[in-house]
Amino acid sequence: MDQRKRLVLKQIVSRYIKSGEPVSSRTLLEEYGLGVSSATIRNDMRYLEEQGYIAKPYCSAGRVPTEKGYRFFVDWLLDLSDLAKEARLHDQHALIEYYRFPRQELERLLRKTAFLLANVTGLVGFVLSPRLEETELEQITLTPLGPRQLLVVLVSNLGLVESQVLEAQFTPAELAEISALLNERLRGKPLKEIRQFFELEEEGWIEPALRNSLAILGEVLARESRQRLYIEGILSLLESVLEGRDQGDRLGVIKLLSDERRFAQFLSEVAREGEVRVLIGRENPLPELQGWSVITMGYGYGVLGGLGPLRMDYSKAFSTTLYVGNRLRAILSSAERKEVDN
Amino acid sequence: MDQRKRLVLKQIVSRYIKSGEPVSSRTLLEEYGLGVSSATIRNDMRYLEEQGYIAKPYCSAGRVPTEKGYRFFVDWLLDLSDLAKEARLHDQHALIEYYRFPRQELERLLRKTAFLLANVTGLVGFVLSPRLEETELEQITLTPLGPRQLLVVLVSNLGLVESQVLEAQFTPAELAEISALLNERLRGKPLKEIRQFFELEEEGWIEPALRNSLAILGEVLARESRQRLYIEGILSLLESVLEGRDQGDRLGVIKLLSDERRFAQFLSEVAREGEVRVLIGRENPLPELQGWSVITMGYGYGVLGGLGPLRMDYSKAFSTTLYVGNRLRAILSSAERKEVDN
DNA sequence: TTTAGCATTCGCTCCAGTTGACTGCTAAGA
DNA sequence: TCTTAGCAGTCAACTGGAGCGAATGCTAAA
Repeated sequence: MDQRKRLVLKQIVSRYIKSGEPVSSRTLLEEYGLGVSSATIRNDMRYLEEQGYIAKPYCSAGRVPTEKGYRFFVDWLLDLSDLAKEARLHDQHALIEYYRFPRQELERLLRKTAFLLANVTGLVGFVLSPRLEETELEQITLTPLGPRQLLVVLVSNLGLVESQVLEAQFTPAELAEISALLNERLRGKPLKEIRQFFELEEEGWIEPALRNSLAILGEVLARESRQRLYIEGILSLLESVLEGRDQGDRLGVIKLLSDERRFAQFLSEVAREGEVRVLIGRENPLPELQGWSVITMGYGYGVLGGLGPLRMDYSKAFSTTLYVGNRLRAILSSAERKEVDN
Repeated sequence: MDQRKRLVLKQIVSRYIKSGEPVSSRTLLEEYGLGVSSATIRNDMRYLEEQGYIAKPYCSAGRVPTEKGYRFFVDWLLDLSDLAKEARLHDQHALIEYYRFPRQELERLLRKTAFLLANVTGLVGFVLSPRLEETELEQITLTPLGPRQLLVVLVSNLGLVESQVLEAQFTPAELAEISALLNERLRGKPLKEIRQFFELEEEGWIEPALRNSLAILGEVLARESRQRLYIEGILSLLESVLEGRDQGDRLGVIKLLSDERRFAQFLSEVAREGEVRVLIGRENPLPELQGWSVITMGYGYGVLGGLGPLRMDYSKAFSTTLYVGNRLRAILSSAERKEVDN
């Protein structure tokens, strides 16, 4: 494909993303002025159509990018100058300024991150939290509540705080002892490892006195191993859904987003660590996502990104996801380092 | 209005709720057979229309209930036999069986309640949590996290567990002392009162040693005094939204539901304690709720209910809200009693 | 390889005609 | 006075055809 044809494709995609209407050869001529006539552009368009990058909604209409066209656009034609906006984003948008890290309030941080993604990109923004079991234990507190119940509070080094109520019978003295033991022994260990210890009861290091308390911890871990999902900006998605013509299952996406587990599962499978990945339309493994695009990035502990219609601003979405992802990783890893310093 | 006219109105409303289509005199004749001719029904309809209970979408169409019609229906024509279903609901639907009370997991309980409401009524179900400050303190735990931070965990008698991280400098020994003091002094007191104590620093009962720790508690209370809102079943609302013709601001409701504070505020203002209240269309103070109906009930600690289109099954919604509301109140007050027993 | 010009295609809009479902009204009957 | 049968009137929804206009495809010449 020669240079001009790539340019024509790029202009068609850009224009269509802006206006949402099929792009004609004349529009291209008038708005971008390639220095050739509309007939020439038409010839190029015919080529692009033969190759499957663009299509006509009907015979005498302008052209619209196909999924293959978007894919080519994302792979080869993304404006690198937009990526430079990353930096400007940071400086200009006060939005990001509020985005500092109040330690230990991970929930709030992640929610804000999702909110930020949604607001900057205009898409649905999502953040999948770190798995509790993949962080390290910083503190465990056991408090009696009445005679038969026990409040367990787990704090991990990233600032996840989890509380659980368990049925258990201990005297306060026993509890204090167990609590001290647990903290002494397990502090700084990855929760995953602790869980394994718990499962491999046979190993010599477990003293009988610890066994019960480990059982408690194991129970908490088992209950709380799932990841949380923060989603913001569904409203913008709804607007896209309402715009669209009746293509059958319009609510599928919304249903998917309501099903936390399924969507979280999808994200974990799809995302790549430290790298922005764009899935366009049918490239998505889930049938509900036909007709939608998903952008993901693994930020080291979990996954974040955006979801929106095929006709989205890929440049902005890509660069924002990359920027926010890197930023979140930095914040979390500095929190971690801080911890190690102590 | 004579008996037959009321019956005609009731049948029109019932029929329209079922089918969603304007109800004609012939339909009424064929389906409910009042023992009079369609001409007579038409005469009654004309009366009902003059009085503003029903209306025609256009000249030669069947009749549709107006908001005034729905109001009359809810006030006078609600089928009391449907209220008897309350009991059956409890027995038959396994749904409700899972609805037991795992103490201390208030969050989960309330979320399930919202889910239950949504599933049984087919509307959006919501539950506004009790205010933290209106419950009693059961337990407060202070744990140091590193040299400068402090994890505060508050447990209230209803099972609300709140954790907060504060910046503060204490030695572990000081913390233990403060914690013990706080628990001894404040346990069983309403959080609201505690807060007032904190504000009225002058009062003699505060020993200087306690002042700092009270300041901490005060800070937590100030941050966490807002109520949580659990909403389930937005999907069903979306379906209603998609069905509807373009009446301008179709997304208003969704926007409102996304704005937790505003909606919570609305609920607090509107709900009545221990009583089911139905607000139909323009009876709602909020402009976004034109065209929607809201059912609320104060369950003693907070508010719960449902939201849906004007054309909803008021009988089912009413009885379900009443039943679930009473049930939740019973569960929570028994939790409270249990506490006192200890 | 590019361009100008022209025929062609086809969605969109408007309009007129038809159909069918209701209502409103009136006059007769109970 | 209330009820009923019958009939005329009304209007949304559907149908098909005409005209319009925005684009394209093609061809022949530059």
